Amino acid sequence: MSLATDRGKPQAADTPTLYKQIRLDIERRILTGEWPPGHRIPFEHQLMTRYGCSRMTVSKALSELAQADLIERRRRAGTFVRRPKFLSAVLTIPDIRAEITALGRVYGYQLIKSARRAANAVDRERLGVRKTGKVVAISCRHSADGVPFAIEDRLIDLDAVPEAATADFASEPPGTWLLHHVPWTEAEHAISAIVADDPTARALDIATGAPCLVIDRHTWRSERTLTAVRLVYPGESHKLVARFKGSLEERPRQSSPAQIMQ
Amino acid sequence: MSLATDRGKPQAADTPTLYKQIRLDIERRILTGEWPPGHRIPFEHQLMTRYGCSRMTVSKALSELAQADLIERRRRAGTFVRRPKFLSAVLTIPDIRAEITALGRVYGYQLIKSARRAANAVDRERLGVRKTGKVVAISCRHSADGVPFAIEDRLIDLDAVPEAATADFASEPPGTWLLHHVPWTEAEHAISAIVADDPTARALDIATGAPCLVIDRHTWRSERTLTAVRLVYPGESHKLVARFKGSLEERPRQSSPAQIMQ
DNA sequence: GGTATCGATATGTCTATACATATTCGCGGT
DNA sequence: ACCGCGAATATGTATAGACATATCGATACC
Repeated sequence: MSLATDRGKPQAADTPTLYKQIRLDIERRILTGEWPPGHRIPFEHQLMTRYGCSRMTVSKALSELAQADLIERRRRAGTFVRRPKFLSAVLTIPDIRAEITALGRVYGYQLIKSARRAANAVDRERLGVRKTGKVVAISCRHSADGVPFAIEDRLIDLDAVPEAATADFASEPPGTWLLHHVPWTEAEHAISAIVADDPTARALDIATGAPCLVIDRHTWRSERTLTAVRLVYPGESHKLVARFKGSLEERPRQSSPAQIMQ
Repeated sequence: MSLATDRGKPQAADTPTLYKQIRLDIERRILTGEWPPGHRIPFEHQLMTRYGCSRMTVSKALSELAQADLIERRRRAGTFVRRPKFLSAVLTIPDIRAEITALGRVYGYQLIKSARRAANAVDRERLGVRKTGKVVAISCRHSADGVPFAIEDRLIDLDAVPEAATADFASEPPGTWLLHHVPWTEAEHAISAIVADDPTARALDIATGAPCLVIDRHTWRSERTLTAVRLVYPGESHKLVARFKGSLEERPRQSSPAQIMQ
């Protein structure tokens, strides 16, 4: 029971803490398939004995695994390895300006059109709101080293985000401004493919009929629509990359490369 | 300090546990912007007093928020609201057979080609391996109610997944078989757009030049490549939907609607 | 001015204990 | 055979106390 020997003493630099050892040990057994989905993990009592520690410590390890959705805990019944329902991936969609800058390229931004108006039927449909209210409608283009990177078409609900009325979207892209000024609780991304029509092709400097990747993003705060945006990327030269690591890695100090790669 | 009054007594059905109240309270302040990114959350000591509980209880609430990446805790310095670095979303890509079945439609599957061979240069490039080894190459098509849904082109590394040599991919799609038989630790999805060339258009029963959504997925187990797959969907009729809820919702008993919607 | 050191401090981990609560299981009655 | 009920049990929450550890800041030294 080597794990139990050094309790209370200072740890060597390479041995993680006890609950982390337990968590990693269980995680390893799950990921290698030694404990397949549906398998019942030993009771906390047995794990206490196995690792020579208190129940709280075992419980902490299991709680984190449960929060990460690797296991499921049921009172009286026990703890079970979760059945993977689907492949999932964390899709990180960075602010476009930050993304291009991180790639070491010169970010360019052009405001094409910005208008404040009462929401018409199309606007209300896009925002998913019933009541008429004021909105800001923005069209703009992002570029990297002078090459068109994406075009953006955005609506902001001014009733939900009144500060947007005074923001200067000529100098700062609306996505960047929103990310830094408006907290949100929920977002939905719909990713699809289209072929470029004439205006889109001109704006992106690609051929009419070329494929484009489209992200439609809708953002809410507490059930309230904040903004709806459509981003159109040249489709063959840009990829949206989502990487999923087995849920419990230590967070690196500095992380996250640009996610949309050329 | 009403939160402190009923400690130890049985709770009413509607009041959650103490640490959850604390967690939700802090989460609310963060999401409403009352505590903006970078703001220092009161010390555990102060929170103990505010909520009238022990330090362990406060710590448990904060630990969960830290695991959900809403806050960052630093020894000696304190606990801070995290700066949102980018919009992120959990992209769930279900098994195609399960997905179509969940939509209440009839799943159809056709194996187009299945071959076992020594990995050639193209295969090694796709799998990202240096050594030559045996692979299985599979082409197949998924359909819903008889309408083509996606075409799949897959390589499986037989050295990493020897069981794949005896699997029957004529009756079961390789994605389904792998999901149920092979545990994985890491996956990467690259999403892009293409226009359909002639063979693709014929296979999907769409026009040549129509947009298609492409998912290239690479799956590893402990640094070891397992499989690489390219899925091509008709791009205008299918969307990949990713929804991100602010991290702290209770998990529903039954969840997750189909993610690729028509 | 620059640098090494050290104490203060906030979080991190762990223990032992207690009681709450959900759920299963088996028993006993109908 | 069925149902209701209570006992058993595994997890869930909470406590007080202890010590570990990283790091911020100030002090002392060069």
